[in-house]
Parts: sequence; C-alpha cells; structure tokens
Amino acid sequence: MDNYQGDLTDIIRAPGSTTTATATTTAGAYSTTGTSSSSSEYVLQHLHDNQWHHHNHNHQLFSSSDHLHRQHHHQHQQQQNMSFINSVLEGTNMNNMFGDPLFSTLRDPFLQELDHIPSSSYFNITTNTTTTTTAATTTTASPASTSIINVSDVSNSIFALDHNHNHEIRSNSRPCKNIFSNMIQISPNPKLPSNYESSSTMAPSPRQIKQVVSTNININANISKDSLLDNTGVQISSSRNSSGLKRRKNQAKKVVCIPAPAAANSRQTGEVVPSDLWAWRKYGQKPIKGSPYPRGYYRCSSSKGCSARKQVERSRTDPNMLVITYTSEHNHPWPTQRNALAGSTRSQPSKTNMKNSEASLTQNDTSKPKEENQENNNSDENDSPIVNNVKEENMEDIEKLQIEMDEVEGEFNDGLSYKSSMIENNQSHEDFFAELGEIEADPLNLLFNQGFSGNSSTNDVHQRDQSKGLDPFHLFDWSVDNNNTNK
DNA sequence: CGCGTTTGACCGGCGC
DNA sequence: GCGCCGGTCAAACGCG
Repeated sequence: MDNYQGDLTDIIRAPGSTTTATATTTAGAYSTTGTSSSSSEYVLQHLHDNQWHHHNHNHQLFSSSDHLHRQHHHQHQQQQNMSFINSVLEGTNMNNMFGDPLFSTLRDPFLQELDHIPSSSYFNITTNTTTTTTAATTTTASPASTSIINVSDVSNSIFALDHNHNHEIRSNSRPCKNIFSNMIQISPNPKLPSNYESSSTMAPSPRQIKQVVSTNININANISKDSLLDNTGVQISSSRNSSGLKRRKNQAKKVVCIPAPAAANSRQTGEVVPSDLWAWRKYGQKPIKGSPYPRGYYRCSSSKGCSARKQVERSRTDPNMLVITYTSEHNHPWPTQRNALAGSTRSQPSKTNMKNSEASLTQNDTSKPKEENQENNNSDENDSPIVNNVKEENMEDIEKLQIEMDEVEGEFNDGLSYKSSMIENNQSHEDFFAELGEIEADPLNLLFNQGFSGNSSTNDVHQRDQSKGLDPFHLFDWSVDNNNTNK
C-alpha cells in the first residue's frame, strides 16, 4: 500500500453541460492498491473513505423548456433533497478543510446513497484509452489509459464519487431525471512524479517534478504553469500556489466554479460575488495577467484571526462563470447571525467608487447600465446559484491532513450539533424543513433555504421560489447581491 | 461607530 | 540582479 501523496485531478462535469470543473486534491489518507487498479473495489474504497466530496448539481437540467420534464424532475428533486438532507444530517465524517459549510461540512449525500448499494449493481466498469477533450487538466493530460466507471442509475439518485487520479467515473444515466447524476471524471494525472503515477505515459517535466517534490503539495502540478482550466475553459488561478509564496504553501484550496449572475454586471467591481454563509471582507483586487477580469481577494470577517480567504474572479474564457477559490480554513463556527452587511455583499460600489472601479477596470467595460444589469440578475439570466463545479485542492501532506480534519471536526461541532440533534430527534423531514423555515439566522438554515433547488428555469419564477428553499446547491444568496446592486 | 469597499503601495517568489 | 506577477496591507471613504 502506497500512500498517495500526489494530487488528484478530478473533473466534475454536469451531464449535458459544457461546464466542468477540475478538482485537484491531495488524496489525504488514501492509499492506493498498488497498481492504481481500475477495480470497483478501489473506487468504493475511496467512496467509503469519504475523504472529500463533490456536490455538483446540474442546473442546466432545469433550464429545459420542457415543463413536464421540469415537473418530473422537481418531484425527483424533492426526493433527492430528502436523501440529501439525510446525508447531511447524518454526516459526521466531515471533510472540512475550510470550515466552509458550503462545501466541507456536509457529508456527501451521494456517498450516502452509495453506502447502501452493492458495487456490482452500480458500477459498470470499462476501460478506455481516451483523452478527454474538455477540461484543462485533460488538455494537459496524456492519452493515458483511463478507466471509465459507468454508474448505472438504480435509485434515481446516482452520484459518482471518486478519488482516483487514474480513473474516470461517469454517471451515465438519465441526467434529466437525476439531479445527482453528475459526471465525475477523474483524469489521469500524467505529470505526477513517477512514484505516484501508475498508468500515465507522460513523464513529468522537470519543472513539474520540482513543484511536486519541493512543496509536497503538488497543486496543479499537472497543469500549465499559470492556470488551470476546467472544461469550460475556465481558468482557475493556481500559478504560484505550488511553488510561490511561502505563506501559500501547504494551504488547502478549494475552487468552485459557479454561474455568474451576469457577465456584464461584474465590470464595476470585478465580480458580483454570491454570498455564502460566511462573512467576507474584500481586502484587495488585482488585475490578473491574461484575464480581462480582475480577481477579488476576500478574507473572512466573521471572526478575528480567521485565516479563511477566498478569491473571486470571472473566468476569462467563460464570463458567465465565476471561479471562487477558497483558501485556508475558518477557525470558528459558522456565524450564528449573518450581518446585514457581511458577506461578499455591497459589491456594488458607490457612485464615487464606481468611478474608480470603472477607471481601473476599463477592460471590462461593457457600458451596460446598472439597472439593466440588475434586471438581468433578477430575471433574465437568473442563474441558479448552483455549484456547477467544485474543485478541491488539498495541499496538505497526509499526516497533516488527517490532523486538520480531526481538528476541524471538533471545531465545528457546534455547527454540526444542530444537524446531529435533528437526526437524533428522529424528526420527519417535513418537520425539519418547517423548523428550518423558522430559523432565519441559522447558517444551516440559510444553506437549506437557499439551497434545495437547482431550478434555474428563468421563466417559472413560481416554481423557482417554491423549490428554492429545498436545494442544497442553491448555496449562494444572489438576491443579496442583487439587492446590493441597487445601492 | 462599525463594517464594508476601493485602490495604490508594498512584499516576496520566480523567471530570465 | 532585475522585472514581472500575485497576494496583501492600509489609508481613505461610503453606508446604515
């Protein structure tokens, strides 16, 4: 058993969607089975290890014009929401690398599903020698042998989860009926050092090896020097994280690609940042070379001394996508009450500031009136704040990772006790949601209230509102940002 | 007054 | 060694 110390490069793709995120993470405590086998056992082992998870929700499913289809999907969605809630509430093995309720503290609902199914029933394993054509990770990937695991849909709640850097896992079933029918691709990581790779045929460049070895974090070691691309062409900043600033070393990163509220809306401030459950304070903004869009730097303002940071930038190739990079962890529980001004809000600058912003961001100027932008936010694009893509980058070494995970689990026990107690009380789902609806200030409530809808159907507002409070992936409070645009 | 954003300056790593 | 670049700092200012 070899401790896997390289990174995992995972691609999460929504079926039918052109958007895919790459996820790179250290495998943590994973251990390979030596040959990096393409066996289902291997994958399942990782699934049960539950070290990290992706919650990907294909919002495009809801963009269909087929109303009946949406209804059908909505029904499934409700069911799946229940499963998700169960999973969330039962989740105890948190992969909380950041203390981020959005991505880290929730046990993967799909994992929950998979816990109860025999592998033989769900995994259809084939082996392909293929090169994926989408993600950036795959653009740099060699045509290495890639195992494709087809996950058959049995319970309408299929999710493929994997942690194998040499395997590609796909959920191939009924993407329009399963909100969790996400495609997860694990691209080969051809540029890992030879002791890490098993099937790749591409030898790592000296530079890449240097990155891996010198930092032992190997973030994006398999991608180009300056960027990481998802299959939308979204370039995720990584650049010097692996070998750059010392203070950035050994920091876990999590990259999330989400649909932007409005492409043109970001021109003044750089981004209209969807708010999450934490309070963020912007402390910087920098133009990024090669990108027409600046990158905003935010730090957690929920608690003093919290080192959690995030960077928000718009994809240079797909302006409709926001790339949010979370760095470091929150050292405090979820904020019990979100400040009205907290979060990545107030992004709409004042008139005077707007001048400055526009002056500094002329490259983004589309000369679109603010009101128009807002209108787009509210009705036109109406992008459901669904985490399209989640990329996790764990740059910790294995031992440290384990320690941190243990610590995090303890640190956020307060935040989780609520969920745990709910399960212990054996409340019905209906009661659970009823209570959630009453606890406005509870971050978890925020999560769920904002979350359980992947419905991005722009025309059916009513349906959207109905389902909004049930979508676990409706994680970002766009309305807040939209309101801010009124300022 | 507290918390937010903006923005120029500064710092440090990396490539040449 | 120098310049580039990304990340951070901190002063100035706005808002409720």
